[in-house]
Amino acid sequence: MPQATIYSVAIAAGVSLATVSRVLNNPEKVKEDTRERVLKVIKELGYRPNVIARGLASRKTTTVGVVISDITRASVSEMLGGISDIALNYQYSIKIFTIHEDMDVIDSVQKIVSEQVDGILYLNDELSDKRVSDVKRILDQNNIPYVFANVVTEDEETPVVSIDYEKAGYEITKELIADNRKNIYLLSTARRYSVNEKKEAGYIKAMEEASLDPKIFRTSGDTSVNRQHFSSFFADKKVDAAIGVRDSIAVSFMNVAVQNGREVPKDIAIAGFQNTKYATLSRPMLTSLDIPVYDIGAVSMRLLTKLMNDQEVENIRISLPHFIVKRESTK
Amino acid sequence: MPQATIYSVAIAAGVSLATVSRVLNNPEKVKEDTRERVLKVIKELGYRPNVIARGLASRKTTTVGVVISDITRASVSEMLGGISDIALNYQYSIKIFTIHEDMDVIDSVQKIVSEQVDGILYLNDELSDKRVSDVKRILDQNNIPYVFANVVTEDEETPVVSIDYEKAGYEITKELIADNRKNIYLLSTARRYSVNEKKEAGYIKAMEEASLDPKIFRTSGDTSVNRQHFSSFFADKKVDAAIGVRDSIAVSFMNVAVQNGREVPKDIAIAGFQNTKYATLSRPMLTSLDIPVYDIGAVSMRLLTKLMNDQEVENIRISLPHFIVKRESTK
DNA sequence: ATATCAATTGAAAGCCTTTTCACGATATGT
DNA sequence: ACATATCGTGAAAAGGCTTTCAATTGATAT
Repeated sequence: MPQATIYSVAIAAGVSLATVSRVLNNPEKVKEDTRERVLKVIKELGYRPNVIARGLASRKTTTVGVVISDITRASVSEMLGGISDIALNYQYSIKIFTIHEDMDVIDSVQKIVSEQVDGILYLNDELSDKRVSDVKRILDQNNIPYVFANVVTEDEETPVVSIDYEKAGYEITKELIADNRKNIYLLSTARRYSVNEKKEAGYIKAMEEASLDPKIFRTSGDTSVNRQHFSSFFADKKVDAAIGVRDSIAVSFMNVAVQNGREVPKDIAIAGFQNTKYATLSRPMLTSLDIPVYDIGAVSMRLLTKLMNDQEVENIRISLPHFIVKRESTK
Repeated sequence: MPQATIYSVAIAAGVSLATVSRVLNNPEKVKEDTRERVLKVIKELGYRPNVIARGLASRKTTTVGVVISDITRASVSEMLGGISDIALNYQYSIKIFTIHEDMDVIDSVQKIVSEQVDGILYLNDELSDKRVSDVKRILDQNNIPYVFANVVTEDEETPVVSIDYEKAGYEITKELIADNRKNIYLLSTARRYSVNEKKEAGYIKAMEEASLDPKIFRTSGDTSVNRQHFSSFFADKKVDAAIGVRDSIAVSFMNVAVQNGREVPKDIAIAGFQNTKYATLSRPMLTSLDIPVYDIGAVSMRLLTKLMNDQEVENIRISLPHFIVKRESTK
């Protein structure tokens, strides 16, 4: 049998299809006994409104588009977890759009617009301000609400949920300085991510305040390449502490350090960012700056629902709290 | 200005909207010069067909639903990466549906059906045969193509892409037996996942063939709990090798072993499953059975596109190859 | 020149809802 | 009892596209 439509329900219940629609969308507008009769038929026929037809008629799809660059990154999928849970609460569906680096952003975003999503969540920590404003412009033109999640941008008009990465970088560096470390390296990425640049700024600030020399070492994200790079440290660099902009970088560095006869944390203190599972699976376990990635996802989704429903929003730029989780890799 | 519609294009180009539609969907059916004229107008107006309206009219949404239980699991997001890349190729959009354990599967799947997706990808390694057949029944009733990815099921009629987990368990165990290990433990999960049960079966088979005593130790997925559990090993259990059903379990075990004065791999050989990043970030690096998770996603998406387009499919049950990556944690 | 056929186009129906508008019925106030 | 407001309901339009069917055009064959 074909799927029941609103017609078949209307006929079976002896009412017009307008009434069936009202039972579903504005139940208070229909008399109680008709409502119950209709609901009974709906249940019997197993009727479920066709969301596509509903979307066309109401110009609302109760679907949000989530734009990502690489879903396999732990932080991205964690954020998606938060988004997905909140979306479930608010009855929104989620459509995933992957925009790879080599793709034209404007074209991609326009494609997403044509998919008629009610709102867009843009997750990305490697977005230049130019790209942000391109995306912003297109979405504003099409009058589609959006929130950037885990993005660094100065623009006061852009709804964004993130943490204060500069402060985070500052604090974790201070932590090592307080432990009387002098040669503290920041292990960052070769590719410039806006969030990492903030971490670097915070690191530099803390170092300069302590009259120490900031030293940023750039490496790739790839573990095996890291190992190569890091080996050079123990031949010719003085180092008594290191901060990885990601946990994986910190752990990778830790392994090379130990294999070069250094003791952690006695000879070298090591800290990471994100407080992922890597931090608890290292030996010794890694001190890490906890970034509430799940919450960033959840909060940005919640903010987006407000924007989509034209609710009053007190603050479109939300900064979530972070904190340092101390473990054995620092004393 | 409002979004251009097919009407505005038709008027501006001086043709009927049927022709505009044909230019987009059956370009060979319209004369070359009209086609070019229409295309020019489309570009000028920045027209993009409204996919919702198209979906309603054609009863095709070019959207697939991907059902998952927990997106934050590394294997799930990796699979999604493969799915997403192939979907991009074939111009399909992806809608994510999270079904938590406590949710009613039948109801959830029916909800997905009402979203009018063209096909469904069900990712799950913890699906009982009963659940699989429930899902199957509903989707068959609604005539929606589907593929199960990374699911263990005997049913010959179910399209499924996975690897031979039993063989995998068998092979990695043989590897340790060949290294003359005698007290080989399998570290599995307390909760019964169908894929883990297969690994266990393979492990038991290999052990019994070698006249060794199979010993399965069940622990939770949680790292800190693991550590507690594992400590008991080094007090009262003889053990010279261990296989974790996940890399994270294996690494966690390795850390406890080393902290209890054991040397890896001399005293204890350790191997994992999945060959995740955990395997290369451990010290020593972990031998692991590589499961091509990305490929499972990609292949199942490709299979699904064939099913959605009624193409001939030679084999609806695909088993992908796996292999062992030997590293320093085993000799 | 006429019949036949293929190529190209347009008119209109249909996809399944929501939503506006109007109508009759019922309730409220005087 | 009468005017007025409220409630409940149905008819019909609208949303933007695809697709069928028929009409027109031009070309080919006789």
